[in-house]
Amino acid sequence: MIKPYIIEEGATENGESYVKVGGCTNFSVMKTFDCGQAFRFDPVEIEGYSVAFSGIAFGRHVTFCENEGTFDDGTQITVIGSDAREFDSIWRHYLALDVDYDEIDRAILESIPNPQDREEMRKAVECGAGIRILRQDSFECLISFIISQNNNIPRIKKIISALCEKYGTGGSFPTAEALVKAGVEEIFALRTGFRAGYIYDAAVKVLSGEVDLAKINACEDYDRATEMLCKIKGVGPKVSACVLLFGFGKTEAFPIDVWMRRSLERHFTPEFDPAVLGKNAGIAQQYLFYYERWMQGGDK
DNA sequence: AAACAGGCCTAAA
DNA sequence: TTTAGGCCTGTT
Repeated sequence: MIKPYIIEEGATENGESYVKVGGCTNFSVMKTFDCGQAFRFDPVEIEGYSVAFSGIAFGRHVTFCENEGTFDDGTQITVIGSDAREFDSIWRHYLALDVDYDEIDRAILESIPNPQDREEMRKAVECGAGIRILRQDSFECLISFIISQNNNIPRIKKIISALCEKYGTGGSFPTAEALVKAGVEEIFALRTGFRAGYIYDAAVKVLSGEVDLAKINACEDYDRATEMLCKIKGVGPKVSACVLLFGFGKTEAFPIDVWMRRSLERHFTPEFDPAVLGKNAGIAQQYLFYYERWMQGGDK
């Protein structure tokens, strides 16, 4: 695996800093931001780049662009809104560019004993190649996936952006304290529906320390971490798994939603057990999820 | 118009 | 321990 390296840094016409990075093996900006793990990024058209997604993470506005052309040492990207130093301290980690996905893909296939299941997984890995599990802020992730339940992506995004606009500072995601101060009624007024009480409960418990995010982060016992998260009203098996995967980097998480259920029922033998995937379960899950939706959509 | 959307809670067997 | 309804809202 080639470690992503800085090619150049500079400033755009309007004074925004940018950094160009090469050697991003097995990385697709499109798939990473289109697979539904992050709700604050949207596609934008920028001349000179084949794909670009713009949004906010960790309170910073950035645009991740995939450079045109093919390179023999992997994808080349340009991060607009970041200099080289910030790329190394924040975005390299956020995009998981320090992780060897070639090796993970190989390990995923090796761990599946049944040839039929392995072949199905191989197709999913092929289809989803380039997806990376982002390392998002845990509180933002928690609230976002509470909102996601029994909901569709456009509305999830709308609610989250309304929350940020109203209770965040400078476009950043609101703190637990800000949400507690806002109160249930105000959160409900943002069209959050029955999730308002859940969001509020999460904020209260995080603020009080009854649910300690740092402790969950440090917790090596996955089941114990799940238990801690599920103390929050409105957080069940699926939401907690998503939060542990996307917000805490616990890659053994294997969220099972309607898509995943469909994938498992339709394409895998009953004997297939996601647990054999170990620490790579979450990554495999994203491939399967993406593959299932890709087959459904057909037009991507 | 009725059903559905990246679930979870509550009540009841 | 497992199984139905119901839930806010917006879209199709």
